[in-house]
Amino acid sequence: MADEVADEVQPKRRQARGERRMAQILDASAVVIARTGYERATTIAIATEAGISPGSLYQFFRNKKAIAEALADRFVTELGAAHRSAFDSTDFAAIPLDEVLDRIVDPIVAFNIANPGFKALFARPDMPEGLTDAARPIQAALLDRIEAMIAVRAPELPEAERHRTARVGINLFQALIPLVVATEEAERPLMVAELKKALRGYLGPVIG
Amino acid sequence: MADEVADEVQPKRRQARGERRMAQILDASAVVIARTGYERATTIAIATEAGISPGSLYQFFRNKKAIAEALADRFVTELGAAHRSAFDSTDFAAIPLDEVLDRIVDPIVAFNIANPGFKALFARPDMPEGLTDAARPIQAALLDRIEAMIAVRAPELPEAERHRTARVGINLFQALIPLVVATEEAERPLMVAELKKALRGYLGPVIG
DNA sequence: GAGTAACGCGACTGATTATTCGCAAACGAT
DNA sequence: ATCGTTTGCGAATAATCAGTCGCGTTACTC
Repeated sequence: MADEVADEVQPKRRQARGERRMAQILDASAVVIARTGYERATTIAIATEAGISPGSLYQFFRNKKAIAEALADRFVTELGAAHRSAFDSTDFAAIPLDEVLDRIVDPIVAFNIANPGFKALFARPDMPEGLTDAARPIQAALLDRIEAMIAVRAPELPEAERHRTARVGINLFQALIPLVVATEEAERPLMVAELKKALRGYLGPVIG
Repeated sequence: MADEVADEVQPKRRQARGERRMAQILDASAVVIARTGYERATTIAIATEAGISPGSLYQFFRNKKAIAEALADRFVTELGAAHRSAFDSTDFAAIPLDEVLDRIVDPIVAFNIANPGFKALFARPDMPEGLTDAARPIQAALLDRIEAMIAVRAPELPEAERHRTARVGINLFQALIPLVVATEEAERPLMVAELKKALRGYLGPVIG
């Protein structure tokens, strides 16, 4: 149970081939982790999926946890971009609620559909200590953005209530995402519509 | 990956002492699984928590998976009771929506608070094949009950839409449950209120 | 084109953990 | 009290899997 401290550092010189291998390994681990979860994702399965030998994994990553962390970093970066595209350069005071929801929901739904490994990595509890931490900053940032959006549209709402509303709203959103992703493509727009209905129903009385 | 078929049967004669031990073991496994998840719940940890030796576990359960299955059965039984107490002997056509929500939400929330191991067992992906299956019948039953409730209050709603509304409503509920459970006791009523707000917001336009 | 470092392999090692085994103690019926 | 069964133990066993090692290959650098 005793966890090591100070694991980072040591950039190490790489060839272009190596960079490609690392990306390949991350792709493979996303697939395997999405399929089985972290605990059951064996290093051999990841290596096989990547088409390399198990020993080669350790040429690029210190251990299994480091692979998951690198994958998490990659997701966090991409999700951050999705968030920015959802929130930046939008004046949330000036548009109707339905459009607010469209602007926020659509890009994040798109991200989740495009990255099925994402949920597996962050939403599942069978991971090494500190891996969920990687997602914390971006979750916090999302919470801040939602709170700011609420504050703009309902300035008189007490802070505690605003905070709680944002938290519940995010949870609600995250809860329905799996349902949307699991729905076959043809039905998906209907599910997205339901998701927005749920958000509108909850947020409408406050920031409608 | 090859799974055994036909595992059940073989009731075996037991002393009263043995029955008590089995209950003890299930209690212990609920605690350990709630704490660590199924994969990380070692048989030694379960035995220690139960105050017995690892060998003794196998006097009562064929293997680790059988323990989880027995625990799942127990939860399913208790949850079924919670559902019945929520749905039976209530005329959903005759009462306002807020009361409908109270009647349904409160007992299920209470069950989840009283059984922290429940979520760990069913919501986590690190479980033996077929364990999630144990929960399927009861989920299906819940879906039916919710659909019936909606049908009573909104008879003109097309079936497909009724079905989708029920599914989304259940997901929404299940999503916010962890938030309620994780909230410290003093704040909990506020979170339950938020949960009901979310449900009212989503269901209100349909069955309000 | 020689030297050096990165890359690649797959068998091996060490630790962990589910399960078994042999034996002893406690029960329950007669 | 006595016999057969259930219960109880904890050391031994066997499987799995993360991570290592030694050695060969490939790619840059000069």
